[in-house]
Amino acid sequence: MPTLNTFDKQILRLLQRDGGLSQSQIGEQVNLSTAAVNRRIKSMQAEGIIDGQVAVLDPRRLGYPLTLIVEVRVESERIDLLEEMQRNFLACPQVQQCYYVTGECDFVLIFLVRDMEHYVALSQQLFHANPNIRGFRTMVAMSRLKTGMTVPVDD
Amino acid sequence: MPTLNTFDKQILRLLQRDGGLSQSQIGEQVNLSTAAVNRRIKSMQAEGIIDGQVAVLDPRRLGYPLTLIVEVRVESERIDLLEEMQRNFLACPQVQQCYYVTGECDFVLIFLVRDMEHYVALSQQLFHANPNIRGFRTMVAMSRLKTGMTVPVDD
DNA sequence: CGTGAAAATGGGATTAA
DNA sequence: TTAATCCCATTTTCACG
Repeated sequence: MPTLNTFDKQILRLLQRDGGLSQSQIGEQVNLSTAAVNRRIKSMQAEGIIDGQVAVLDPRRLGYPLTLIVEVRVESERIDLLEEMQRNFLACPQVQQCYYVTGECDFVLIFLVRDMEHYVALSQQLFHANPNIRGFRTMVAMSRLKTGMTVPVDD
Repeated sequence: MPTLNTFDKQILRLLQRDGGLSQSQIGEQVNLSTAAVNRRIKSMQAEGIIDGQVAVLDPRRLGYPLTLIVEVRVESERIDLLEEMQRNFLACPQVQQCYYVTGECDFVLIFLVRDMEHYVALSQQLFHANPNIRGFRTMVAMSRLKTGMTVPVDD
């Protein structure tokens, strides 16, 4: 596993802010030829350090103005029951994020929904319909102060 | 505000999965000429429906294997105190996401950290050092089952 | 790592439907 | 008005020094 040098880190920081930058633009900003930038990017992609590239959409413009954070507590931790639950969560497009956690609850989900009615319907289907779910607690996001999947890139 | 047709929605779904697709590849998949794809993408960018494009990095490969979800309860909701708090949260690169919420707590933060020691240090600085923070509750993510900022695109 | 040439892609204009 | 074809500018990629 190749250790990242200063150039690589600079490139990662730029790409994480704007994945649409051309390799020549990156080259200018970090003082490298486009060929060198190309090589480094390709190598980091092959290494799995760069996992991909995605378009960022505005949820409000697509009719999903509401963000909800939901904590789910389960009844039994039986592996087959947990896996079935996970499958249900992951299959739901409105479940934007899903974490399996330690602590006072078992899952934390982040929902993107059209309105509260929409969420009520989803929670019926995902939570109330599942006898292995002991309970859930919903928090409504008044503002999304920071979103994105940005990873710190240290010097 | 232009209503999205079936082509636009198909394009959005593709780009959200892989922002690196060429316009001709998209054209093939949705049965459209590259020029048509180009115009639609540009229009959606201008509209703000497409907000940008970012590289997705693997946090583990960058030395950030731990994801934590933290609920913060504040003492006073005084606007100036809240804003100062927000500034501190947002300025911290290890705070990947930050939501201001209703419900049993006031903020939900998602951290990316190197290890627990790292988190302890950050929590000292962000939470214990702030007298307006009544308390916080930390959950450790055992698995990140679904991440990303994907927005549902309905038919 | 940089240079330069070749290949691929992006983006505009024109034409056809 | 909308999409397809063609064409040129830009970008990416590769071989070599």
